[in-house]
Amino acid sequence: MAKSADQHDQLLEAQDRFIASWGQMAGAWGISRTMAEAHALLYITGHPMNTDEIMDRLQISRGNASMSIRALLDWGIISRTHKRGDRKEYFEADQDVWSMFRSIVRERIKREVEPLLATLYEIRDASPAPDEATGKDQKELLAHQKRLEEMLSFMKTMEKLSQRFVSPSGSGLELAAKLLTKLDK
Amino acid sequence: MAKSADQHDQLLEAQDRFIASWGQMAGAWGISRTMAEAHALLYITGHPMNTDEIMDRLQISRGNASMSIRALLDWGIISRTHKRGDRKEYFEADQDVWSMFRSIVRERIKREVEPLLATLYEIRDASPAPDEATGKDQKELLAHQKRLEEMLSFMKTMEKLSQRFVSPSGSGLELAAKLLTKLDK
DNA sequence: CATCTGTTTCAAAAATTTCTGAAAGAAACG
DNA sequence: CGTTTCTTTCAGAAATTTTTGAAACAGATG
Repeated sequence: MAKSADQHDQLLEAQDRFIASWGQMAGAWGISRTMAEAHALLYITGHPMNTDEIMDRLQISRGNASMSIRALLDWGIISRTHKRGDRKEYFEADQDVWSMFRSIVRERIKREVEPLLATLYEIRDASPAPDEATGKDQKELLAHQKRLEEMLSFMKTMEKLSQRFVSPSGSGLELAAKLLTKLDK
Repeated sequence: MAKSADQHDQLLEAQDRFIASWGQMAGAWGISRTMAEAHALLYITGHPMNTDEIMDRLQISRGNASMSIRALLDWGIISRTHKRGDRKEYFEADQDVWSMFRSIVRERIKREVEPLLATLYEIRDASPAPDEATGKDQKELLAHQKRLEEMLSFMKTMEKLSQRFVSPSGSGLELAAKLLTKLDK
């Protein structure tokens, strides 16, 4: 049985390493390290876990676990489950990496691109009109307007792109990605 | 002249608002607010500025300005210029939003995806071999391996995609994006 | 080479984010 | 209902990130 124990330890260690490196990516997604670690844990074990199990494995407080789980639910990358005869809530991660990625991008677009877009429209409308100025001033104002328009157009394109490819239904992105990388060879 | 002053104030205010909202996006790019603001300032004014001008306009310390500027240079989204007869260094932002975006994505792939990829390979190689186990254990280990492989394959695809589209030369992304959004209509 | 101008560095301070733990809240059970 | 089990909340603590400002550095200038 020694061999089997070794293997089990190896598995746990591999999981821990996965969790740690996933945690380091947290910054990249705009979430806290614990949130990323909780997600990594659920993803890599593949089993539904309850709050206590997550707390114990990640060595975090109940409050932190509760808030991290709730946030992951909000992001739509983990879901609730239940076990018969057990009143605890269990959580499991989306096992499809691409669908997970789509959820993350969708959420970030919603939280970051959309508000920025709204503000950019406001700023454009509040910017001085170039046709009421002359000479150098007018040139300056035109340039300002152009820069705003370019930024707006960029953000709109990004938003559209995401709606096209990152919608919950569409797995277009994965296919496109696979195709495109094959083209290179 | 009152009218002209009004316009100028309006312009400054529009710029400030742009800077502030850009600053809020800082988290999304994984940089500090000041860094984002300095970049926004250079982008929206369109003029090269020196450290003192940036300090004054953003109300930040010399040290902060120096470090933020250096970081933006490292990211490759602003560049140095000089003015004849002036020993100060001037900085200007890349005025092409798409090329700016490419720089950011390229840098983030380098900083985040590549190290993660390296770690994932290590973890895979250090994970227990399924063929040395039996029954339930084996099934578990196979599933673990599969999850790692899927994550690896996803990350590799992302890396390839970025190399294909986000290379300094290729403006493929912009064209593709424009085309794809048009298809929807 | 002494001085003046401009830039970088970095330890300490400030601001911000994240985490904890105890208390309150909900929901199922008997 | 009263009790038990599980979940959420949130004020304060801890950790982390960002900023400051003064000193060191670099390199022109006369």
